[in-house]
Amino acid sequence: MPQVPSTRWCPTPEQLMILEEMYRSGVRTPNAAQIQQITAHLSYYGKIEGKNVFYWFQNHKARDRQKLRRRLSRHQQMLQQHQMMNQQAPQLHQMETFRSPLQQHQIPHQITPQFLQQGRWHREALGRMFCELWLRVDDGDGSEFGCSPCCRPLKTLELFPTQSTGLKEECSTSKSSSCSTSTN
Amino acid sequence: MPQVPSTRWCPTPEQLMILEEMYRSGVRTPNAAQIQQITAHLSYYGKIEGKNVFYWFQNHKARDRQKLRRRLSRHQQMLQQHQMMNQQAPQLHQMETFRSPLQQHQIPHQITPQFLQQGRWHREALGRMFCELWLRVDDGDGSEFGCSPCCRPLKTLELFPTQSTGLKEECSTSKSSSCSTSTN
DNA sequence: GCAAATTAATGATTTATTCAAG
DNA sequence: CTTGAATAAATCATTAATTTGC
Repeated sequence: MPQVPSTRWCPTPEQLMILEEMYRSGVRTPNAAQIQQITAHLSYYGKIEGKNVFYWFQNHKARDRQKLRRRLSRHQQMLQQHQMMNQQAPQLHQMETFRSPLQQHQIPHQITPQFLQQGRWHREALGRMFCELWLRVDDGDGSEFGCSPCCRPLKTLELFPTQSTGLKEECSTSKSSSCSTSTN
Repeated sequence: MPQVPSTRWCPTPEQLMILEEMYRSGVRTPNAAQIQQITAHLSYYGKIEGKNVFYWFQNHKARDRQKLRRRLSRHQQMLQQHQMMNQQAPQLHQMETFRSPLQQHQIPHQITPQFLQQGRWHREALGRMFCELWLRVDDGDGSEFGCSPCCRPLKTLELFPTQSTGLKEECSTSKSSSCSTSTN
């Protein structure tokens, strides 16, 4: 067989263009019926089947995110560097010599930004650790009643006037806590 | 105005990650002392004050609930859609004689490769059109809707009862498709 | 110019994670 | 707590671009 019939789908320019336009129009994860529609229409331009469309959107979306993440992390690194230069006061963070029953795996004596980027296990272990070390979650320090009045912005706070601009963000449109990546 | 000193807190990636881990570890409404602790530790990574932490947990908790609610309702919608979908038989290529309110400009009854090569306007209009005509995208937030498991070439996966007129080896695991010729 | 060699893109698979239902 | 469905992440594998030496 001299004809090695190309083991994988190769989109024609028209198919590609249409797929990209659909993507740019917001299509991300078409469902079964939608994939069938797309496939049917695109088959006018060349051989294609549903799984190709499915994979195409999967891959395109993933690689889009990937690109975005890379761009973001570069940006954040830059910010970080900038920030480290401006402030060098590692006073707090006496994680240094801490030992706890949690320490089944290596826990860094100093939590560096790099460390935080590592694996999921690290993150989760750290999450629990933060709670235990910083908050002493299980043994209360006596002053806990589930409320934290003294950390609210003290200035304009009355008991009920409610919604001093800052509190209103509950259901509004602003994305307060996100200057960085969204956690999927 | 070169220096708008950013009137509101912008969490660094590390701060965000730690907060999220604490949240995932169960912290929801830290009390005053706990907020102080968190704030002190997080200040290593950048400017932050107690109220930021307070607000962050407030907002995060609220938005979490919100997200969950939305997902639930979406899921219910999906179930309905799913049922409806099993009743319709997909019609292939009804673009030929299609008429829609979109047809304000000349839209070819058959989309030829030549047409796709035209201008940017055409392409973008077509992108939107593809979505509306082919998929009936109502697209609220541009995020994903639905799912498309049956287009995956999964091993034992069977299509659900749609006896689709146009697709034959749709879900087979066959290696497929040679590159069909395109008009280059 | 032209292929062999190398690299970048991208289609296709596999593995992990998430989330809600039972 | 377990499990099924969906999907995201990671990876494999092949094709296209491109570089390179002649």
